[in-house]
Amino acid sequence: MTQPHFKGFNGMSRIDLDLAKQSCAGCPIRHRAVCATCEPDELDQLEAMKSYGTWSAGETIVLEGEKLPFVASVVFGCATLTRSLEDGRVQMLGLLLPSDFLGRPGRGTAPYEVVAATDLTLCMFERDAFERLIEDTPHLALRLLEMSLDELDAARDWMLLLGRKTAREKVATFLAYVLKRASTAHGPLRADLPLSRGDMASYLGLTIETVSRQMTALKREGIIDLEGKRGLLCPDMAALLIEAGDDDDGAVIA
Amino acid sequence: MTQPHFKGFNGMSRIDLDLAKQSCAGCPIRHRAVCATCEPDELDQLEAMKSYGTWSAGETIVLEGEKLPFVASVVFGCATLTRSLEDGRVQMLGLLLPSDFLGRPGRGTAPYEVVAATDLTLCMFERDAFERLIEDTPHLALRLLEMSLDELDAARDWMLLLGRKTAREKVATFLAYVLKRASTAHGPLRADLPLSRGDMASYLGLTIETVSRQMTALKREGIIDLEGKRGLLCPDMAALLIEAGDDDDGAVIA
DNA sequence: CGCACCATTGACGTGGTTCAACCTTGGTGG
DNA sequence: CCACCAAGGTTGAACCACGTCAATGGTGCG
Repeated sequence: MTQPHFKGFNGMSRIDLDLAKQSCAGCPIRHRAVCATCEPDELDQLEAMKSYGTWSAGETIVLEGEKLPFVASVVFGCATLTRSLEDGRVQMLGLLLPSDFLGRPGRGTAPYEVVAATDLTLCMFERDAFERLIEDTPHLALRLLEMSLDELDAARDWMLLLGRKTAREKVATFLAYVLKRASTAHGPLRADLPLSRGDMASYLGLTIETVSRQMTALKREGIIDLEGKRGLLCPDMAALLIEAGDDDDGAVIA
Repeated sequence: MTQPHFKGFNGMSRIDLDLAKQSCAGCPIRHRAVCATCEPDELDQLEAMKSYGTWSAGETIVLEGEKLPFVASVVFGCATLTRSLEDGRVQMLGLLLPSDFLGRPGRGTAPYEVVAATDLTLCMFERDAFERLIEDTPHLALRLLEMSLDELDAARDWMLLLGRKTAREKVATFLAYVLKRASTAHGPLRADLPLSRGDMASYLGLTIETVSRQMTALKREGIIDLEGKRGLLCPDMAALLIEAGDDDDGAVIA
């Protein structure tokens, strides 16, 4: 995977990143990440602690059970969280997209593997320092609580999908989610898939073959259209949402 | 269900409850619940706010999408969190056992249905007051964060089960979990199942019939033994854990 | 060109669901 | 005291959605 770089989830290019490195003020995730509700003085403290790290698509950030000496916000790109059974079966547990938070205060090791799905930039904080900071910064602790609870809701939505949805519904749900996160206002409903077929299968609790077949079926029926391997078009979002099987509007998910 | 009352997860009887009503000091979940890390003065504030509520097995506490005007800790009993698709398919998202927390600050409506699986006692706090309290009580906010992150880990473990485990592994994993939560030190590995077959099926993403068949198979093979419908014995925990398919010791789950 | 990688497609097998009958248990009322 | 009933649980037989295995088709890169 050589730089599809998945711009679908945010409009920023690599060039803007250099700005972000200078100051939190210009950071693209300033108002959505863990720091969103920080006061200026609190932000100064975070700014003094932060450092940036980049990974290429496919690189592993931490292995399951390994030490993770930092916590971080995703600035650009997409990372996957996965957990495995001994015999090699793999389940993706979550996607980290820009503004999402990686790591948990109070625990030094990762309970899942974290891999960069696309080229990735993290805004990192050394764990111990961060833990000390949240003890004195109610804003930060409450923001982190809020984000954790959102993630919990997302994980639970995903449990419904994994436990009860059919293959077709699973694939449609994922595609609807991607389109939703990618669309700015009322664009033409186009997105780049952030994940390979294999990663999608891992996310949805399916095999690659089943994902591929369902994609083909949805395309054949005119519910979606595909441009190459990663391009996704949807002429009729309502139809896709019906296939996804949700009563609500697909808000669901991560 | 007329009072099996499921004592498996804690040794307390209904009589002790009256003690708990008097003072937090004698509360059976004092050191595990959201209040675990509170200082005496903080505890006083909580104590002034709290009230107890009880539900009988099978009663609904909130419907999906309805207002939940309080947050609460489970004192006795067991509640289930479920979410449904329009056509009636149901997935359980979590179990609430004594010391677990119900509700989230910052949101008035429940994203899932909450039902008392057994007779249930909650220690409740009016939502608005509780939200105000956590803003001023770092201990409480951090404890809630810690508990939320634990729940998130549990939800993610469950995703692995739902997405990748076989029916036999799912059932074995659940039984191992129940035995683990029930056992005090190194008892004879006996427990009462907190859930009916139907609830187990809902939890595991299976049908009642499949759960029943797997239980019968595990019993036939001597891995477990059953006393009536709810009694569970395990002569060889190691064997059960092998069937559960985890590499680790089954720490996993809620 | 040719290899490597990912995706697609087909043929086939199977684990789990579905549908239906039956059993067990506890409660109720004659 | 027992007949009856309702609810939960078990068991069996048939089906099918999805997994498995294997071959084929792009696409980009050395």
